[in-house]
Amino acid sequence: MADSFTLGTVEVSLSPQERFEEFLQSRGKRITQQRRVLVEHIFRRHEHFDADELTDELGRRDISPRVSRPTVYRTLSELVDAGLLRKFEIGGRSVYEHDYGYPQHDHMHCQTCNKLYEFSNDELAQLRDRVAREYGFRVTGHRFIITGICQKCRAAQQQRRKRPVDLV
Amino acid sequence: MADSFTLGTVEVSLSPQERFEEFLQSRGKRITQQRRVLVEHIFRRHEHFDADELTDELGRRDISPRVSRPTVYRTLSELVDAGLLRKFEIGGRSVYEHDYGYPQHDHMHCQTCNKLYEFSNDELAQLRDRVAREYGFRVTGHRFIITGICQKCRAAQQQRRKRPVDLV
DNA sequence: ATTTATGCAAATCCTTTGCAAATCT
DNA sequence: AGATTTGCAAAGGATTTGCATAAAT
Repeated sequence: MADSFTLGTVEVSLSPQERFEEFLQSRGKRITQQRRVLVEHIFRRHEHFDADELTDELGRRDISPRVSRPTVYRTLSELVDAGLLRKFEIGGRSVYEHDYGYPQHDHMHCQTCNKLYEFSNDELAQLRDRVAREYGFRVTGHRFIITGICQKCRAAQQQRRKRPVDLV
Repeated sequence: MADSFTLGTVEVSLSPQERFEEFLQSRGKRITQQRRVLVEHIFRRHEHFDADELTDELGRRDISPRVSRPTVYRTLSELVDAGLLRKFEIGGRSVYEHDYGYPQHDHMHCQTCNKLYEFSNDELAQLRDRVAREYGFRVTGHRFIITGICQKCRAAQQQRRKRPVDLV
């Protein structure tokens, strides 16, 4: 995330793949087929996802290497450590999103369709730091999720309300 | 305690116990010994807790009635529905706190000692509503958790850093 | 040649559920 | 009496772990 704000450093020019390899080497860990495939797959598109989706997509396919569930979990955890992914819990399960090279943002969670929407607001971090300072708390991050019903679902509810009978 | 924030309504005069009984009756549910014990126990002190703690404290004691784990879970869920408790997930497990008659607030989570600290800030809700309006999102609530290291743990770290050798 | 990583199966942890017995109204 | 609740044991779902084999340095 912050790398896009620290222009001029080495990090900004590295792809997620390269950044992860750097991280692995710095820890004496190995660059394996499955770690490569996972990073490639995860950073192919910017979306929220969970361990189960990855296992479905990479765990039972013809192309090798296949990636097993334990490896998915182990690698996700490394990617979080490496600062490439951010993890958070929604409804008892872990959801991940890109962190590396992606600007700071927060979320709105629609309790009807279960979608996560992103937004960013500069004031929030300021407010956060102000509060923390007041308590002598050293901030490493925050999680702000607005829960409610998104525009789309609200519109759908309106529709339903207007009809005399629900035909479904 | 916090009842003083909704002056003038009927609710303010009801204790959590009474409020829960009202809720149960409105749904044709029964006022049982274990539900009574749970509410009494939970609202005895204002703290964060989880299902496991309750089971430990009420599940294996001499005083009857004892409360089983399933009943703890079932009742917690009713208390959330009744608006007496608020539930949220931290580190994969559900944590509960008083909601009824307690003023809106947010949290700081210390990743060292794992404690939750409360704070409240008026600007936050305003910021939230402003953002939501912008997206046509209907707000039902939010979750704001600042993560980091609390003053106490920071002090402890300082101590350790100063010593020539860690004797533990 | 070593050492780390993987995949399998099984274990864990938290939470939920089916069902007979106990408890409310 | 009649319906809801309870507790038990067992099931569930997500995540983690032990260990033998495979892969990377």
